[in-house]
Amino acid sequence: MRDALLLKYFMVKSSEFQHPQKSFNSSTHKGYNSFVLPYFLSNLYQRFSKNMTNTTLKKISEVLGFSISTISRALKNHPDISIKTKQKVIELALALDYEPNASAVQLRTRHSKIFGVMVPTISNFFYDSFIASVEEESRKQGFSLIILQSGDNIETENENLKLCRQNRVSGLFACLGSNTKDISGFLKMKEQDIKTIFFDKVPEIDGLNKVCMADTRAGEIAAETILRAKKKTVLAIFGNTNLSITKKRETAFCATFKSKNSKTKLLVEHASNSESARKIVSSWLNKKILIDTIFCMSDEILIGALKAIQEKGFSIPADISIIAISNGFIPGLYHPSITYVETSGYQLGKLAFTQMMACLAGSDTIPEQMVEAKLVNGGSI
Amino acid sequence: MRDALLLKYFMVKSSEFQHPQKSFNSSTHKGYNSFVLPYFLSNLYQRFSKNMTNTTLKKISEVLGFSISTISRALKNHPDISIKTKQKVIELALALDYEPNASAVQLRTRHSKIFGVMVPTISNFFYDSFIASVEEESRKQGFSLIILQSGDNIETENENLKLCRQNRVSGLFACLGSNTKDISGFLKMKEQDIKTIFFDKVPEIDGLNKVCMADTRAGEIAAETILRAKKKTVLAIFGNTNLSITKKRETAFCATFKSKNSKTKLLVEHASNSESARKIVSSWLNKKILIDTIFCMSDEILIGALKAIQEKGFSIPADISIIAISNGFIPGLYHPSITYVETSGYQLGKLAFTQMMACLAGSDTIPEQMVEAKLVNGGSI
DNA sequence: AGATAATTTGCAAACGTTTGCGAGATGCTT
DNA sequence: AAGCATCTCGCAAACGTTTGCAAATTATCT
Repeated sequence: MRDALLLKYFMVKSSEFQHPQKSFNSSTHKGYNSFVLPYFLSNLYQRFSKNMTNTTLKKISEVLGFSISTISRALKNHPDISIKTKQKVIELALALDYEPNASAVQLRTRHSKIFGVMVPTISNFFYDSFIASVEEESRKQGFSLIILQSGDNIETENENLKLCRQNRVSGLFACLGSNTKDISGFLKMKEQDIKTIFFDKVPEIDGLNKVCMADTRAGEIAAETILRAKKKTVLAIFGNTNLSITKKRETAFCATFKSKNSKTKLLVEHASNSESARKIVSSWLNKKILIDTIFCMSDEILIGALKAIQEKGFSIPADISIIAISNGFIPGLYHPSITYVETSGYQLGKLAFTQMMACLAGSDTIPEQMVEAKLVNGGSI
Repeated sequence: MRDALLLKYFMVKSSEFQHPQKSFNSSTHKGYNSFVLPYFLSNLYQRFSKNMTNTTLKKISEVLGFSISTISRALKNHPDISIKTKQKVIELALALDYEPNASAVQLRTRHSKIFGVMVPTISNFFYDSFIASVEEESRKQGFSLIILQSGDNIETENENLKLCRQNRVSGLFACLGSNTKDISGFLKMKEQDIKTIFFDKVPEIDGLNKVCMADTRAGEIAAETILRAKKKTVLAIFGNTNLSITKKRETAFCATFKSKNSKTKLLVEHASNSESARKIVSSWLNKKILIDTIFCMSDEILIGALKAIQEKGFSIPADISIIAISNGFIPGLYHPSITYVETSGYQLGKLAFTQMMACLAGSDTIPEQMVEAKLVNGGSI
């Protein structure tokens, strides 16, 4: 092992001795250096016989004969350090695969370059695209992501918050569990100066940073689309009534119906999951009332509704029309693909990230931000 | 802010002064202590006026008059420390919301209690259930997870590995990108003593820790199921041919067909994504050859195939049968639900996790482990 | 040449823990 | 009363960085 490293180093060395005058190129950090071999050798040996798995600033400093602080500054391209020195340092650091110890940096600088992300569950078309999006941006900016699932469980939620605090995350993206009422745990984050961006399911109190979907607008668009198509009897299915997301969508949807003063008949139902949505739709389709359109406020409900329709053998949109609010993935699985109002987790992620960066840069509290809703036409209505 | 903390502390204190003889209960860490107020007050004030956001061992030690090492040991329930002292320490730590600084612990102990997880993308029914599963177990064992997406991009993959090294993760769960040939980056992890468990798409060389789906068996089961149903003409669609997962499934599937020496006709195709699968199926359905069964080796392919079938207006299984290898989510979206051979990401996650724990406990390299495949009957064949 | 300025580098403290070792205090044995 | 074991606790070093400040060196200016 030690020999392997020495060998590796010498290979780098010897290749350079073949081009001793190669000039220093600051962009690639490769070049020529000229310290005395015997000294270097003895030191290198000494260091590596002690512990050869990790290269540290200290190790580099002992090999090169500079102090640790010089090495540190050289690697950060600090103006105090001369080009010649930087050249030597960077070269050796590269040869020895130096990689700064994140814990030490965190400890010293007090910021971790890590974000926490808490969602009820990761196995969800919406959250996973949100996370994917945030991860993408974070990586670009040199941040890592710690993912946490609350499982809609309040205790787990608090444990997760604790984990974030212990890891001194730089910021937290948080989606509340559906039954989380007490957000004191989240407020504690603020005390510790951990910036928190709430998304999707957000607390109702003011003074927090939140990003949301344009749920009200989404409800309106769906209703408008149905009315424009001059449908007669609409079955609208919404989710858990104590979620603000449900309230917003339902209120907007129903209000639009009333305001347009149409003769369209509206039937409203609530389903807690796919299966209950399936049953509801199934039972309505067996009644005498002729339903010509179904509106589903979420993917989960859409899945159930479609099953019921398929069971019944109805074809879309000939026998019945359907429209949903969705992320887009599920609607694309069927033929004809389902018309939906798009609420993109991916875009919400982008928005949340820019808001986080703004927070870290100093702006304290920013007014609630929204991702626009827009209609995506499939062939289902 | 400072006042708030003092107030909080005094509330805790005063509530205890009402029950001065409450006995020490080591399991709840609550109890009575009796140090002199004025001393405590002056110290507390002094400390908090300096920096009141974070409670540290030092702070507790100064308030209580014990050394830092005593505080540290007391909080870990070290036998050297007397019950009385532990009582005082734990009580104050609780009152001040002490939370150990993870960076400092990591730096000192050289293990981070963080696992890395690298997948091509997180937005995927299979990977997200894998991650969800690993996250669940990790949290139970006090580990956090850093999620990384390679996006099937080799550079990103290496960057991510670097991040893991810099964060000194305790272990890494890794799924190779589809075009990753050079795994030297992963071997470097081993040098740094970072245990790596490969899953799903694993390197072909030996001596590494891998967990896989029983892909060969899955292919066999699918083939056997089709033969048992006495189908005449089967269109089998596989994925990217240079993935070992494809090779295994295809080889097993085809071998089973041959070995049974049946008269069933087998047509083999390859599709790189959903859309190409849709086109392939679509064009076959338009030919004169009467295909009565379609086999799809993955969810992606299944989605495409089903679209083609729906477009054509065929009904399942009356006009055509279909069977897939899948995680189970997609097959459940249709009616009748699709019969599939289950390869559960969730179970794979559990397996990977136990293997990781075994690795950390010392066992060096464990023979490749598999998650069993089993048939889940829908109504599609 | 001497003084001053500019450049280059090193010293040492700090971040918050953990832990081997040793010291003082207490209790027990003969 | 002396010896010894046991119980508590503190000292100090270490983990790998970053950074204010001072020191040493070199260049520049009268």
